[in-house]
Amino acid sequence: MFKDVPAKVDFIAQEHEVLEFWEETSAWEKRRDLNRGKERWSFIDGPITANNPMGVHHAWGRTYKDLFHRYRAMRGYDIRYQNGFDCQGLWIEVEVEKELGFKSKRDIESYGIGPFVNLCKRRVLKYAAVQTEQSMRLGFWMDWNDPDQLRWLERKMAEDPQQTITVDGPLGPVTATVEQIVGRLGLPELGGSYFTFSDENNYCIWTALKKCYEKGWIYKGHDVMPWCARCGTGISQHEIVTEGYQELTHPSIFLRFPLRNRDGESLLVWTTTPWTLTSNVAAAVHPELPYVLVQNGEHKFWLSKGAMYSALQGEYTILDEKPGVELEGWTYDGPFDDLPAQQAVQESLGVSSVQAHRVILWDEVGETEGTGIVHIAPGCGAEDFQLSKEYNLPVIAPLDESGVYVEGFAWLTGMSVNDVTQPIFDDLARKGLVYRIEDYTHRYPVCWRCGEELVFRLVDEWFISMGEQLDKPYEEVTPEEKENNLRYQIMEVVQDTRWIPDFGFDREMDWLRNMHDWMISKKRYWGLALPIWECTECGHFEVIGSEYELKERAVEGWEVFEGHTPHRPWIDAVKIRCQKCGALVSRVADVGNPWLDAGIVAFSTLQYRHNRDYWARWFPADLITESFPGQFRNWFYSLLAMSTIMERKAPFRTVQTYATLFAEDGRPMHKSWGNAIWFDDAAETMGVDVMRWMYCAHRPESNLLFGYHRADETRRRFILPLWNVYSFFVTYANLDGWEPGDTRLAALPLQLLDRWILSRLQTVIRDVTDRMDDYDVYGATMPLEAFVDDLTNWYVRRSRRRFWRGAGEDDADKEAAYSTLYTCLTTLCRLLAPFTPFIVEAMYQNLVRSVDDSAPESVHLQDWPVPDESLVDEELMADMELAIKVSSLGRSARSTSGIKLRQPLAKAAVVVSDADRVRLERLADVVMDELNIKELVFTTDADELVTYEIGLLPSVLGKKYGSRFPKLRAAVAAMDAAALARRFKAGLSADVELDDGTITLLPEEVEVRTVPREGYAIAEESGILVGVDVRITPKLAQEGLARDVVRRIQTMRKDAGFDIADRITTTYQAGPKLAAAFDAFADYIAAETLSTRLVAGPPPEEAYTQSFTLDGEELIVGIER
RNA sequence: GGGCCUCUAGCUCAGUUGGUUAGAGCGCGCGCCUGAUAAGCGCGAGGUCAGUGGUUCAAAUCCACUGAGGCCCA
Repeated sequence: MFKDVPAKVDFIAQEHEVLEFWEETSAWEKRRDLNRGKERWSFIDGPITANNPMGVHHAWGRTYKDLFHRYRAMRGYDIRYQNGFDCQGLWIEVEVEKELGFKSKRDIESYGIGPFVNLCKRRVLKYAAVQTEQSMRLGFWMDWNDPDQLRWLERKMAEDPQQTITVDGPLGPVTATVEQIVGRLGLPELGGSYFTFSDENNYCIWTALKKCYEKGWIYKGHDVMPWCARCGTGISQHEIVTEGYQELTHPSIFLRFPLRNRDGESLLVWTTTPWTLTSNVAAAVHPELPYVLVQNGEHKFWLSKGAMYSALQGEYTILDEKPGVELEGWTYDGPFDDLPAQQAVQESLGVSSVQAHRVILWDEVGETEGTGIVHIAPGCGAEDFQLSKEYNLPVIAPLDESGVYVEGFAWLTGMSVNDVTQPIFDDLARKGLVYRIEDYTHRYPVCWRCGEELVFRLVDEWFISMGEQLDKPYEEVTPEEKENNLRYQIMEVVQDTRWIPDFGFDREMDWLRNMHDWMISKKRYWGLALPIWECTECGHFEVIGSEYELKERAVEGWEVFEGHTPHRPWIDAVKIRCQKCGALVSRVADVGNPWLDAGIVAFSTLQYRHNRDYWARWFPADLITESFPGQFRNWFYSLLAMSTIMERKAPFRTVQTYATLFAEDGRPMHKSWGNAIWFDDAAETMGVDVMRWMYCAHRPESNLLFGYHRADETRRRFILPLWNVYSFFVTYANLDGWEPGDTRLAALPLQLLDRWILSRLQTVIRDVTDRMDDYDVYGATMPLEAFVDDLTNWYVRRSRRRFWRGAGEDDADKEAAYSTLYTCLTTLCRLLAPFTPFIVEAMYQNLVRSVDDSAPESVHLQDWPVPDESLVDEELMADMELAIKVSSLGRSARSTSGIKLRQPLAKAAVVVSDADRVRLERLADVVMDELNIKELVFTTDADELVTYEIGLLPSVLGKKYGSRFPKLRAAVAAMDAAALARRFKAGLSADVELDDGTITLLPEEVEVRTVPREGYAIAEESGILVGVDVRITPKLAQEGLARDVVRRIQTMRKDAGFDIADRITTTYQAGPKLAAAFDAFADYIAAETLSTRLVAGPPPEEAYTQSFTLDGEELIVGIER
């Protein structure tokens, strides 16, 4: 016996039961061990930032990850199952700062870098535990750490990171300090997820950076960069390009720069960043644009001709006009020439900014905004800085790392850049330089983490050189040119990778083509300690490639560092000797860009440094899968870059990507918009099988609108029908005491329907396997949905009577039906196991395990099904497809006639080709039963049912007759359609008279369309026409009544709460028509309603009684068990 | 600023090389079926195919411009 299956099941509760079952039976461990040593399938997980609970957008990607793992596991592959957590970087720091209420880097310094770094580690442990639990809830099978152990480590870190503890690892107990244990998480001796803060991950990056250093690719750049004053750090190109811009409104100022030696004339200049005016050095004009001198009130301004209308106010007259090139070299008085910084002589150039003020030429100057004259402050803008190099201009850098004016700016010194706009306007007004001030809205860069507006600041940062950008396509780059050029080496590596969807390849190549040198430093605290030791005496710097090398080179501070993870502040104690000048050298204070951390994992997690054989076995990954927005320049890029640096090999073979998740209203999920759905809520409300199917049954390259309505739809469309067919099976199997034997399907008297659904099943196995091998998840879900639809809405619908029969009634046929449905359900369990692992586990436990102790303990320990080609019958599937279509058309025809399906009708006529007729005749019984008709007749001549219309095929005739086509159409419309139809059907041509001659229409140039004739209901689609004879004879009417009665009694049985198998006595009181129907169809009514007796007369008191009106007569029915 | 993409029913999206009456799902209205079904099936209403102009016998489809939105890169 199977366990009874409730029609109404609590899927959520069931999922929790399944989770417990997996836990108790160590199902995942058994799955992994089953495949040990077999062919490998290698996956590298893109680390999730362990900084907050995971969201439903993470669940999308993690569903894919789990899906591919489970699928490959069932295919028998050996898999590593290692999840990754991204642990280091500003995003963690920002959250810890928020918790502590810190406002700036000074707060961190006074709190202490060591304690702060420990807090960052603890936050990672805390959220790694949360995300681990959430991922398990999703059904994501990985080599997870025990979340409680992560939390325990977090507490131990809080108590004392230096206390010694012992933990169990896969290879035995490990004893070390808490800090050391945490630093070794994910390594072979501890197992579990990898953490990018691990010692191994950090040292592995050292190795990579050392390789870069040896090739001469590491350098210190002196450049103007976007800078966040709050975070006190530069923001790299990766971080700013998209999410780093906001529409902001700032006060902009038009002001004049009085020209020297041109009496009373000024340059009219415009800027949206007034704070940069303090550092003005030059003014740029476009060499070819026309510039004009205008008299505007008391002033004479130079500005570009194209900007006059928008820039000037009031009346003006043009006094002079010159191309920009003639303005070059004019000198002017700057707005802040009173500041010491402006007056200071720049050592290398021997001039001060004040002395340097002049007009320069720049092709990038435009005249659509501002005045066509651009104020240049080389210390405050990237392009300005480039120009200063070109023109040998002094550079003034006004801000410190907190965005505060440095010495040399008089009254501004000590003020924050955020507070100076109005004071500067006031100062300029006093100096009489302001023309006008107006608000201006533009896209302005902001810090992607804290939202602070960025400033541009002259800084020293460390870079990996990407190599020259050659002015030719990648294909033409020679091996010699690639030799010392990282950019083209990465592009070369990309050639060995497959991108899904394929536009990813072009995007990545495009990013690489345009990629600037990679800024790898951050002036922060929590992150990779950049292994760069720079001599302050002679400027020589070295990159250290490992902890062993460092120990060898250390001349001071090793004892301070020893026993700690390679993080600030401990690592900063270690000094080495300068190889050039012998001075004592410290590490640069910077930490690394976190994409280094994620980029190295194809090496650090595969034991590259200590077990190269292991690495070689698992590298490269067969698959990585991540969301594509952003990752082309982030993880995909850094993974490719690091792998190129290390081995000049692709780190993955295939990358499968997907788009962005939005709320159901089409907008990004946003806490304050009220459209956000938290993962935990989603899981406990919609259920994770539903979520997973929703993710999978979606084209990955389109954005996914995620919400409860869509979840309901998914459940209704797929999960419930699946459950219902399972419930149906178990209900009747238990009634009949059916259990699966070892009877082979082939030995059973299979009906056409059985053979059909079994054939369909094989094609589904074939198609799903094919799609999954191609990493096409959406493509794999479609045949599964279609199959469940076929199974529930055709196979069971048409076969249900075979399951209802009592014992002894054609047992062989019943056996065939049960065996067929059982095979479908158990196979479906395996096919769906990677997609919806919970519901199929529940089904499998009942369908298989409850009757067979020797079966694998979990559905996920089964092998992936293999199609049985001997069961495939293409002809039968084509036949059935046609029968389904004809049935559908027949129902449609009946529906238009308004006669309910319960009313039997005499016949339906099907107009089909001879070939299709042969197909349909084999399945006539099925169609007749479905349509509730007594006879199915076939004809190739539809005259009885329809009249005709002649449709001209424009694709043929339009081409042939061109502009005469409309006339031809009109002429044909006026002719006798039936006569034409007869000619064309006989394969004859027809002449059409036009005013400019006769056209001969050939049969293949037209389509003969049908229109229903009076008295028939018809439906037609793609060349098949079904007509239903709607005439109801008294005999048919009586049978219809009998079926109505049965229907009523069945509903009563249900209402009365009788069991499906209960035998009943039925008593009835009816008028003459109904009584006659009861008489004529007594056997039928009794059999259908399981009535052992049918009694005419008033129902007894104790019977469950209802009354109806049928066909104008009253009917009272009583039933009792 | 440059490049690419999108705009089709109330919503989410299909729509082959230009070619017959522009489709699906959801939602809505009506009906049918049902002793597995919280389901299922059918019918119907609902469209200026973003706008304008052009090419053509024929444009959702090709071209140009305009508008709105998105993505990538300066």
